[in-house]
Amino acid sequence: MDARLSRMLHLLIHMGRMHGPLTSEAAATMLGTNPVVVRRTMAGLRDAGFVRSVRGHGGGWTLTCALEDMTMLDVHRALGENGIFALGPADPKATCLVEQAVNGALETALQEAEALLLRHLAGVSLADIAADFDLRVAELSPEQIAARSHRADVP
Amino acid sequence: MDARLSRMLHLLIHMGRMHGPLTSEAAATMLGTNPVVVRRTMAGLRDAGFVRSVRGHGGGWTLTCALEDMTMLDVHRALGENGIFALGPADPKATCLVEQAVNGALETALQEAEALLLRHLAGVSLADIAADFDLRVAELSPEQIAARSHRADVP
DNA sequence: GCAATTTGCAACATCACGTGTTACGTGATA
DNA sequence: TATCACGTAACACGTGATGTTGCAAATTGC
Repeated sequence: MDARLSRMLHLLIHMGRMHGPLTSEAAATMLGTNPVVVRRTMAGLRDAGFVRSVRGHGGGWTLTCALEDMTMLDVHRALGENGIFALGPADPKATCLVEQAVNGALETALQEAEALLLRHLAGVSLADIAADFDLRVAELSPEQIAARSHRADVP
Repeated sequence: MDARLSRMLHLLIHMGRMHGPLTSEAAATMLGTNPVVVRRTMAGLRDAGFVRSVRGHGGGWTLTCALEDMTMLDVHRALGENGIFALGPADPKATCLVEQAVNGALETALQEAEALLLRHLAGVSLADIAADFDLRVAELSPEQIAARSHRADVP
């Protein structure tokens, strides 16, 4: 299961709430993964212009635009043309007419679902998700806040 | 890429046009795969009651219902509870509230798309696909028919 | 009864892909 | 100059679909 979109969303929203650059090391700790994986995945976002990377002392990753100006679709696209489905035709170039008919039916269904998904992703900005985060924080009871205060893996 | 749904649809429609049982060997030749793979995949359809298997001389696989009475969704379900997406949350049980918000946004989008896809699959019977196959045959020119007549991989 | 055919199934190999890890190079700062 | 931090290549690992071999069990034809 490809978790890159999920991870990058997670990271970008944290970055939107931070001051100063975030190192790959710190990001990897947040995500429970490896700095190299962070760099590898963030590379797409950098090439797409959503983040900037600075090397050397005091370097790291910084957002180059506001969370309002980034949609889930933007992030998905920046990660490369990855297939969305775990499902697909056995042979997209089939010569058997039965198989062609099957491919047609399957591809129609998948394209319809993909279009809906992408449309949905385009309608949700990272600021929307951040706002949902704020809601979740506001709903915490004082006990829950106290229980979280001594832990490093939560903001 | 999971091609099981595609393959089984292909096979079932061929079976709907045949008389007598189809051996795993012949099916594997049609699909360009292995008899064991055919048995493995058909097992789900057998357990779901859509096909029957008979061992020994003259045995093989037979449909137990008409193509009209089988939808793409039926076949998908019979193949087991396979995930549809290549995408997903990094940690469905996240404790980080940011990640929870991300998971919420992502899962909403995926569930919506999945629901649409399943609804679509439920609306297409194998007979519908077979009818599309008939259309494709009708559209063949005499030259194309002649070119196909000496090949084994097409009906 | 015996041989041939065909499914059932276990066990293992292979392939693709996301992920984890190590190593080394390059640029920036103190 | 030493240290920090990204960039990238190279390789290992885990997982899931697929490919392959081998053998048991059931059924048919002789």
